Amino acid sequence: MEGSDQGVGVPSFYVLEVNPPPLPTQMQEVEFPQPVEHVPTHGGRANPSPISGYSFQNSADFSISEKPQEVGTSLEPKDGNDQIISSSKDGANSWWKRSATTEKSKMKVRRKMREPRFCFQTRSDVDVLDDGYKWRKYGQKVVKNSLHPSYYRCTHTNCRVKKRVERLSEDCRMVITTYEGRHTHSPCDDTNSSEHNCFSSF
DNA sequence: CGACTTTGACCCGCGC
DNA sequence: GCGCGGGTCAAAGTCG
Repeated sequence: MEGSDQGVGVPSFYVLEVNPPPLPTQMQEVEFPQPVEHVPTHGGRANPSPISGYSFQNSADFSISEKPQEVGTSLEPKDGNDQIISSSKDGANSWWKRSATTEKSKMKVRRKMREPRFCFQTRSDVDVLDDGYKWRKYGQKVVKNSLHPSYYRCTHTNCRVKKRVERLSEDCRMVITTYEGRHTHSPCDDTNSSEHNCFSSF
């Protein structure tokens, strides 16, 4: 059903930044648009926001701009091919399937899988933006460009979407959320059941 | 009791 | 070829 390759027409990289990037005198406290309090756009989403569960009011506070890459730390699609992945002949989801087998050899195929990414730069006090999906944290590490990015993974059974949340060292309120992959379910049924597939997220 | 977070270790890719 | 940095895993601990 939902084109398994829906991400084709979607830029693999977005940068959503608060309106006045350089923050004038009175920095417009653009708190992250609390997503209609959990209510993940039930079927009627006008704005094709990369984050399926979100409905960005309008571009008044946010601006999604397509950028070549580089926003956080190492989001660069090394080879330039960003999409591919899902159609890799063998290790489509290596990093994920790894959990099925504990053999180290399997680890080899872990990386290299690059899925469509969407990066959002927002200003928020909370790290985990409530986008309607349920995330499980699976790692956190101190890196150079950001304080300590957290790595999240969608808890949905067959969903392999990952999310990285990092705060800028210059502005601890600035949060960069990077989504990688496309949800195979709608935010409504993130818990489990997959009856309503309102729309295929990315 | 189950789900989630934390944290250290491990592995891989890339640059030098 | 080596070292560094980044990303992921998995065990242990915590919380609801």
